[in-house]
Amino acid sequence: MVYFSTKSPSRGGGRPPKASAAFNALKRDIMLGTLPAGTGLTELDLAAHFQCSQGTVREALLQLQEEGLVRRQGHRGTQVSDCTEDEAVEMFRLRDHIESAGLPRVMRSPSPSLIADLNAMMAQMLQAADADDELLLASIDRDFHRRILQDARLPALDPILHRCLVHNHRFKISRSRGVRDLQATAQRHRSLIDAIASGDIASATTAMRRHIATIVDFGPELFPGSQQ
Amino acid sequence: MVYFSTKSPSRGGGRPPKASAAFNALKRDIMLGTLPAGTGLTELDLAAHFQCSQGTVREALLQLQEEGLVRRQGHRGTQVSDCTEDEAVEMFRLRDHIESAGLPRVMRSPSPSLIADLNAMMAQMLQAADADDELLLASIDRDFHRRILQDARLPALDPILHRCLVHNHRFKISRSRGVRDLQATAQRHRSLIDAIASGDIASATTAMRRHIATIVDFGPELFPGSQQ
DNA sequence: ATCGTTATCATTATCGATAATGATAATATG
DNA sequence: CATATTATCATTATCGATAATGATAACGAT
Repeated sequence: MVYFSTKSPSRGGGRPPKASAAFNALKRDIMLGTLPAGTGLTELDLAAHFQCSQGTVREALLQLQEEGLVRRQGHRGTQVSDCTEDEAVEMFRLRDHIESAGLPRVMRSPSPSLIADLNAMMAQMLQAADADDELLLASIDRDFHRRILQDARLPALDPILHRCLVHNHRFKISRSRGVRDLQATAQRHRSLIDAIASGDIASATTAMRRHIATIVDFGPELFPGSQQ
Repeated sequence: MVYFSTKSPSRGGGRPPKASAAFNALKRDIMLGTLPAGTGLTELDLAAHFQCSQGTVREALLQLQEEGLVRRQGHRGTQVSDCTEDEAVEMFRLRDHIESAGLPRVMRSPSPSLIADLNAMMAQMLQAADADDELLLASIDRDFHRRILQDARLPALDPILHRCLVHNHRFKISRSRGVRDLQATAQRHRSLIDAIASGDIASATTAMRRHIATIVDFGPELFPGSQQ
């Protein structure tokens, strides 16, 4: 019988995953811009700050590097990575490329729980929007898109998509402080789910592209090769 | 199996970087197919194999994960990742996308040493081909393409390109045992360098796309959106 | 016999201490 | 005064030991 689930978010048990704690805190500060690009992060300082050992900090930094949020160079320390507009444009194009490639495969053989899973995530997104938690909303949004790609059975692309999504979100947040409509962001997934549920590949692809193109306004030149 | 990949890390010195040694040996065995997809890798066993500690092994495994060669899932161990043809096709397209996007930027403001650097790497590739070292050749090839992208000033794309290149090479090696012409592979970079040196964006882009499309024969449908 | 509980095993995560490294400042030498 | 050498500092890399976790097998109760 379960009495309380006080601490742990999803998994049972009660151990404190300090590496994840440090990872999440750093990720948050980088995504929010509290830690500006170029900031130096030294492992021992972070270990002291987070009350954990150096190896644990390195684990977190390695993971941050894998998400593209920091860059680690040999013995010269770790710095918060840049997030330029030129790179953001390419990251959006790359992400569009991956999702556009995967979607037809998903439509061909979607898993039975796909639509239900997506609806559940959308509900969570609405909750996050209500709570005004932009970071949580973005996190669920990433899970949402990765869940779709999962049914494409191209697991090698997942880490790349994840990386692009993190960069997308970081850029969007960095350029939209104050003018954010979280509720609308969550709602924009409705038509995408509907298009996927319809079973029509063409309309799903169109919906996906529109979904991506309307995240940040880069002007009409974001997808020059678009055939729509 | 015997692991002896006691390679120096290219930096001078006299200390043995065991993490790199383990990383290189594992990478080699995965790329060559000696360790088939799905093989389980346990940290403690590897530590015994390589005469190093568990943390060092984890460092190597984390790096392998970042290159997409293994997948690590929570407390359920580490396995050698798959390398299917469908994924390979997408990886080639992704790589084409990145390099095609970067090349115009490179041509606009190439660093003074670009052509010289590329020529030097091509010389190394010829050497590797002479020595019949397909893995070394592939490694230099990756450096070659990353060096080009470096001048595009889009550092966030570099890790993604690297990951694609590793996957490309792994797939190529897995499907070409016995029928490999290393000398020709190295030589195919000549026209690419020449096109870049010419300063003409269009011909450079064309050369790059041709270069990529001829690595592995996927048939005419690799780049359906090609305008050449 | 079936189901739920507990014990065991394999594996990963964490820690603090120590060694190695690169960069920089200080010093000696011509 | 300029230059080469050495000492110092900040930082990352490595290690072995120990704790925590998830999966599985053995066990007992109904």
